[in-house]
Amino acid sequence: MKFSASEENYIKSIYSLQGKTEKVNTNSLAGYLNMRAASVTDMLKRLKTKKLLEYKKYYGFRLNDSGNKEALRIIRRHRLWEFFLVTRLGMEWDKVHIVAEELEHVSSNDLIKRLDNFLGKPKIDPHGDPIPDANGRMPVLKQVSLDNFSLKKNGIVSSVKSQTQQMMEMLNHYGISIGSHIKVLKAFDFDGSLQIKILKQPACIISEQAAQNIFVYDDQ
Amino acid sequence: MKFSASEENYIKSIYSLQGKTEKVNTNSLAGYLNMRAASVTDMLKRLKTKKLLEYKKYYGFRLNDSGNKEALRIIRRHRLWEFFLVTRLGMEWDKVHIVAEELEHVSSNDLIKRLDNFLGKPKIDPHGDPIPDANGRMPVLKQVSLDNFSLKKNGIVSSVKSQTQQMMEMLNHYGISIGSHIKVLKAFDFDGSLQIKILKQPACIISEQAAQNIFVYDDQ
DNA sequence: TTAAAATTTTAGATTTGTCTAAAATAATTT
DNA sequence: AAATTATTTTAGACAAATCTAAAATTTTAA
Repeated sequence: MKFSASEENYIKSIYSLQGKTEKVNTNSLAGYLNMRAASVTDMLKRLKTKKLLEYKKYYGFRLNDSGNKEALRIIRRHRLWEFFLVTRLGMEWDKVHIVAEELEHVSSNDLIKRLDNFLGKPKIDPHGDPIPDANGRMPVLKQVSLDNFSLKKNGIVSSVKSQTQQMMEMLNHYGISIGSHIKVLKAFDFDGSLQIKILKQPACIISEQAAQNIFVYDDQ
Repeated sequence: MKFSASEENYIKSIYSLQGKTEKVNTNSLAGYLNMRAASVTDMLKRLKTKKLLEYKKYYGFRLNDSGNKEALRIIRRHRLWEFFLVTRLGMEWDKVHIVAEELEHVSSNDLIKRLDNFLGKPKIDPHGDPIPDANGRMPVLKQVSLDNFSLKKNGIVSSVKSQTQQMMEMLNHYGISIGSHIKVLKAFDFDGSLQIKILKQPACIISEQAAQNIFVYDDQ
């Protein structure tokens, strides 16, 4: 089934407001979406008709199984585009959200499959959030800052916290970027600096401070 | 000024229907867009209000300068996305149009600037059509099939006509793709085969038949 | 436990973008 | 040049997605 951009925004928002068990209420969704409660009620009726929602008047609502599935498809598209915007177009991770909000509504399945492939099937987006796979499963990967990552383990860089010009310059110089295959060869206790190896790059040393800002997860 | 996807589709369609001087008429635009004449008239009024159109009731219409400028911005986005879909995601050139129709309405200027950069500022889209530059100028580049391209000249592959599996397999093998920097080193009169050089690839020989299906333009 | 406050829904309006059917205008034909 | 045909516009309707204001319902508090 196809949904309008507006319907998709509601679905996504309900998904992020509902926890494991709680119901969402009209006002909080209205607040989240910057809309009036009346508009939300209207849309709830539509989503209920489309069988995405459990909704009892006056008592709140939450997505049912197909609603959750649809939400995950949208989130997948959003996060894959964010990954693209940061890693390929060099946008800053705190500025990609608005653009990804538009791109996520482009609905071709083939496009998303190919984009995923092109990006190397990333598991984590540039904010450090997991990217649901094609079946809607959220990968559970624990990310740690590089200074806490085991020696000699193969890791993948998932996100980089500090956005300073200086940090970016250094990462660029060492060829470190989101998605990079990385390994810590040696840790120097004296100053906490690390000798690291990035695939297809010569080994190099980075400071403890830098390492604390680079997040990685296990490759497999 | 920002325009809705619908308005953008009308603008683009008028642009492609209007020649250098002719006026466009309601029915032909309605036919082109698969809509009814009445709907077209409605939109013409809106576009006139927004000062994109010269329009005299019952006597046809055409884009004015700002209308043309806007059309070129939309076409630029469309063609850049087509280039991306073919060269980066490996979609076939005859299948990218529908997806690009959606992507073209994503309106961030920064996005398009970065996409252009990322793609290497391509001048020609995968159908062989020129991509307007950031100022709305259409590059005028004559494209010739490789068998008609001068020896030792630096060229860029703009499009590939035959879409057979076999052709694609061969192009892939030789590392030839849209955007490739190419040079014809030698032409063998005996069978029309060519020795060519692709940047960062060893020289190789391709048949006359292959050369006839590869289109190139001068690199500067 | 009932009155007040908060929340949610309904009713009705608005905008955008489309439609059909009828009216207006232009073009063509006899 | 009048009649017929074709084209275009207008008038009025409809669906989607929003809004405001009022009514309905639930929650809170006196």
